Amino acid sequence: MASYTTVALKAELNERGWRLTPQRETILQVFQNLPKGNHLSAEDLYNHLSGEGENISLSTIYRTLKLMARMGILRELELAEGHKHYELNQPHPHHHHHLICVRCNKTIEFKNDTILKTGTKTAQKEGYHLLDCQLTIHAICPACQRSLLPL
Amino acid sequence: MASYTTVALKAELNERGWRLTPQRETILQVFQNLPKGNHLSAEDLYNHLSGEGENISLSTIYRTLKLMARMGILRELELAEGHKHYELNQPHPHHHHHLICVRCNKTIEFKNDTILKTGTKTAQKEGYHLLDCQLTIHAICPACQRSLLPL
DNA sequence: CTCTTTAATGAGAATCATACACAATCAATT
DNA sequence: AATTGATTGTGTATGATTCTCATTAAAGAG
Repeated sequence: MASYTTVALKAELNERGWRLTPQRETILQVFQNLPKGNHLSAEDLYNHLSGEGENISLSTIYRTLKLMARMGILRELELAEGHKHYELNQPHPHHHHHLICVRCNKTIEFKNDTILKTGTKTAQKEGYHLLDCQLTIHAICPACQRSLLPL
Repeated sequence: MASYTTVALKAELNERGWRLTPQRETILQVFQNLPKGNHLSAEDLYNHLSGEGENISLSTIYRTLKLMARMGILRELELAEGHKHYELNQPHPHHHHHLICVRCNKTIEFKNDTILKTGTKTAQKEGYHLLDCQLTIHAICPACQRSLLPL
């Protein structure tokens, strides 16, 4: 299940002179145990951990999420709720994209192999080191098209 | 140049019981006259307008940007600077995507016809009304790969 | 063209997500 | 076991965006 181990995380951190802390280990585990298709905001993660008796400060949560996103371990999702969401950044067979209703925020995941290939090729051509690549579709869902509510 | 006219905007607004105001008209024009590849934040737009003697309040700017994004007139870009950027949402030949360096925020635009097709098809399959579709690639640019700076 | 209705604006206050400062802690290395 | 500096937690600060509400002015009706 856990494709990315604590050991690998430690190695990658130490290589840059950084450290594996219990907080970082715990946060990684939360994401690894998260059911498919779930994603957490900083606040979500904080509450989830508090509920389990794990008291990690909000500051550390924000710092860790950012760190792991920049390491390519997590993907940072912009899902129309006004705050970021995070999920494990998984390779090929699990890699997916999002179709978002801008009115009700209903979100559908979908897969498409071509997109990842395009992203990889584009990054490579420009000499960029790829971290994540996501197609975000903003749209209006069937229900919201019917409702005549404003906006 | 202006594929989307003031008249069309008025028609679309009135159809929903809304109004075309001088402020909305002005803001649309700014985006239509914006050089290719430029995009503005709310603050940018506010300053740009102030510089031209057009005094539109920040509140109205935020409201208008959101409105036009939800109408599909503008695209809302999340370009790693911590605030949103907007640009005209243009069809096929001008439609493009972004490759972003998560360290220095350097951004490259690129085109790819297949992605728009994929987005259109995906939205259609789910019965969603497509507004915008953008591939965002997070990566590390060549310069930042060389620099040993943190993060 | 005037009247009526109500959407839109402007100004400022309020909110929300996220970043920062700094003293105390502790992971990694010696 | 000692050393060093990265990391944490607490509280505070920031910055983007939204909200409130009185005032203004589009759009449609007559």
